[in-house]
Amino acid sequence: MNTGEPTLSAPSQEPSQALSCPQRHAMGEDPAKRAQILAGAGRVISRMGYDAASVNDIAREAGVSKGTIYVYFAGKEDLFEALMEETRERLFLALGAELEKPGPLRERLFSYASVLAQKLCSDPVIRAHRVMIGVAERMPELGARFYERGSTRGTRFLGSFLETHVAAGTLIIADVPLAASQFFELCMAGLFRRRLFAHMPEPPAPAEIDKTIRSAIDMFLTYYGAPGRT
Amino acid sequence: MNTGEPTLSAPSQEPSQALSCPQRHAMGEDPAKRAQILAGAGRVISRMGYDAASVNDIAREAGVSKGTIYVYFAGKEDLFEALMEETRERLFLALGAELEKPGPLRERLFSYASVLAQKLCSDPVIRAHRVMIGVAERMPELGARFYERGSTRGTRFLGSFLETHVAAGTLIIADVPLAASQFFELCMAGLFRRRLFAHMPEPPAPAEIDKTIRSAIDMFLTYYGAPGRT
Amino acid sequence: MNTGEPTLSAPSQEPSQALSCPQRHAMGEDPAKRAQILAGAGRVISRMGYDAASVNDIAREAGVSKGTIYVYFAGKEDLFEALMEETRERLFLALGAELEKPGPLRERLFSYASVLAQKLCSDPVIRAHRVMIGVAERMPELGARFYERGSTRGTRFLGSFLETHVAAGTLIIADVPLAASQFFELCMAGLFRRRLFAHMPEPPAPAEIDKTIRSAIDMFLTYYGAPGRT
Amino acid sequence: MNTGEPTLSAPSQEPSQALSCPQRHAMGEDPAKRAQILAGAGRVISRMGYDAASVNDIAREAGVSKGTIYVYFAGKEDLFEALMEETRERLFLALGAELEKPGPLRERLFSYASVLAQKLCSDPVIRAHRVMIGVAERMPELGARFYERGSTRGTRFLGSFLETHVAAGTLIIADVPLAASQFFELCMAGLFRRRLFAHMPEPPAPAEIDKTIRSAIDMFLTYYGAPGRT
DNA sequence: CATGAATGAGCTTTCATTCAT
DNA sequence: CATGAATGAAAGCTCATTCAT
Repeated sequence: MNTGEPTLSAPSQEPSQALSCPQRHAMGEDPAKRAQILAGAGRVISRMGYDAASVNDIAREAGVSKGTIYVYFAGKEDLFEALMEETRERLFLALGAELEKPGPLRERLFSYASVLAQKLCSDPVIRAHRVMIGVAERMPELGARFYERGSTRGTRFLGSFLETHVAAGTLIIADVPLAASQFFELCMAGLFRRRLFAHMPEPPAPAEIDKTIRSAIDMFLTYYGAPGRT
Repeated sequence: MNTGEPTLSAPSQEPSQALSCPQRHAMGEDPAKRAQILAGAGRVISRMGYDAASVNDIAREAGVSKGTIYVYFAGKEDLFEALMEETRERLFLALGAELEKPGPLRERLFSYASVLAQKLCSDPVIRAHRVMIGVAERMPELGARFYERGSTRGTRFLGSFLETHVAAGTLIIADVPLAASQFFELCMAGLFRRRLFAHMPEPPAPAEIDKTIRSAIDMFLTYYGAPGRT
Repeated sequence: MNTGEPTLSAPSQEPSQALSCPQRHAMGEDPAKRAQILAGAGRVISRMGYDAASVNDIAREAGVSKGTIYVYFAGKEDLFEALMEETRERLFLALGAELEKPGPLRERLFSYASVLAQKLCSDPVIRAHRVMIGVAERMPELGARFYERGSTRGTRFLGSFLETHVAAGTLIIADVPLAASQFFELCMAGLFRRRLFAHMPEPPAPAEIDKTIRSAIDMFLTYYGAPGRT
Repeated sequence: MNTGEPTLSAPSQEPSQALSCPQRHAMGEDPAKRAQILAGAGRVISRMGYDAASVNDIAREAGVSKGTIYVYFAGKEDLFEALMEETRERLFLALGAELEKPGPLRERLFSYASVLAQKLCSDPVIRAHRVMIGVAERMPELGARFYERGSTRGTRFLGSFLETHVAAGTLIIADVPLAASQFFELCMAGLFRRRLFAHMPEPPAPAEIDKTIRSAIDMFLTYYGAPGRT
């Protein structure tokens, strides 16, 4: 069932945490089974989209019965919301870690941009974005939260980082959130939107990412860098 | 039926050009009815997405019978493809017109960026993008063509414009397509993706667009402008 | 459109009889077009059956518009009835001709049986039977008339022939209609029903027909022949 | 729902065998419900034919929901195939039993022919034949199997029986399969085909069957009987 | 708790028929 | 008279959801 491809969701944790919840039998809701359902739903939904993925498909892919799904989730939409929350948390985890390491400004930005571009152009992230954007009209709160807590995560870390350097005098930025957005978009220029539309069928080669983010950092530091400090 | 909202598709041409086509009889498939169907489909699909919009809904909204739809289109997917083609052509029409007017470089970029940002952040365009991105996984060719002939249109005009200025010595750009993408993304920084995810429910205020594109143009010209020429 | 296969109906007469009906324009119903429709209907219906053949299919195959069919026929069922009448008359035409030629009894029966078996096991006749039998439950009068005027035709000629020989003393038959049926069935033994069920996909080879009807005639004359007269 | 008429399919077993299957739970697809669906399908299809019988009609007649039908069968055609298999097995069951009883040749043939003619001219068998023949053009394999395993069943038993008598010297037959077919057709002469076409609306009266099979047996034994042994 | 058979509303599509041209 | 666009009903089939086991 699992084709091994990267998917929206793949926790696939074993039902092993029995110890952390000794009285399992009497109180229902095995978290491992919940994760199993989410994993199956993630694979199916990332492949077919929310509407085209039937609960039947999800049950089959997850290896549970249809009824079980309704034990863990109130309905298809509820399952979907949970999936999107889980996916967002997992995919965008630790995106700012590179910024916390020591090192000169340009190197830090480069490390961060590398991880960012590589991650955001990956198949699982692109698929999650497609699914989320595809239903954003009907589920605007879900979409907003996805952006707020997901996409923003990257730029928020970056924002703090930039603030620090502004305070240190190495960067001169009037509108830090705008600058963070600009850095982010520059790093994705010609990559992310093409990926979303399937105009670029495969993730970009490292060389292409490298070229793009070097130019982005150059432009960014040229504009925001304090003269003689970078 | 027509709710008056901006939609994916709104040809809404009256069936009035009887004069321009005197031999109406025996000529098959009335193009006005085709447009009427596409308009209805555009409204419904932009509201609900491709999968959730039923042919029934579309027929009701378009004011035709379900059967009629199958006279004009081979099926739901065929109708959808025609809708996306039509929508793309209509929405992205004449996006580069501002660049062809005379005037200094910075003013031309500003005019262009204004139209671009205002248009791309408008509800109809955002909805069309959501729909298209939402099905890009299953219909990658359609998605790629949408990007190729739609999104690219803006940057292609911009590319030619930049080339001209490179030739004239007013800009120094090694990789013009990359620069075009960068300009495009900078103009949308903090706007377009937020709109897609419904994190920004309404189109941005003119002031916000203004602030964003001014910063974008500044950064762009600072980096690519020939010293002493801008 | 016409695949050249043998079909239920293939009059395919040219619209040439204009002379026999000089005032065509004012009184409607061109018999050639009627035949054209029946021919198309015959091809389609013999291939797909009455229910599965759509009026659309028939119109396309006949090369006329759907509306035209309703000028010549009151509806699909009326068209079907006309088709069955026409088909029956055409397919079973001149089935008794062999019996009217001169010659000894056994030779006449052999000639007759040859034509009968070859004709009744042919694709067009088998297909017409399948179609007719398939709807006999819902249209019993049509089925009865088909049998009465079609299948009976063969045995009626045979009946007269047998009567003659009974009168002449060459045959001794108490129940002539029964004897005619018996002769008929003996000639088809192991052939006709297998053909109907598609257990015998192709018409039987001449040798198989020959073997079958020789045995049939032998048995028939052994039983009904006047001793010393055959 | 069940009109009480004889039909294609009438298993009508009550869901009462709970005892014979104690572990009913968790064993999937209830065979009683499957039989119930087949019974309903048999009634509707024998009345209207395969194409004219809608899945809706079948569901209503069977007393199940449309969806349930698709739990037990892959589609309408699959249901139909199962119905034809089941019908064939049931209708033609134990057709040769009469031949296995002891008794003189002529009496055995008479008993067999009686059962055969009465059964084959009955409404359920005629209807099953009409349905099967009606779709034989489109489903030739199904038709061939129906003939192979159904119609043949009668003549195969008869064939063995004849072989025995040939070996015993009571019959002299060169081509036993042909002779079996001949016997079969002679017994149905003037009955079966008329029934198929609805030219004979009701099953033949016993007297008519009696007359027909007596003549058939007479002719058969006159031709194939060993002189002085019958 | 887990199951999957059962449901009926709803899906996309095709139908026989009509009628303005 | 011939056309084929238009129609509403109905086709085969799938859906999300429920519930007895």
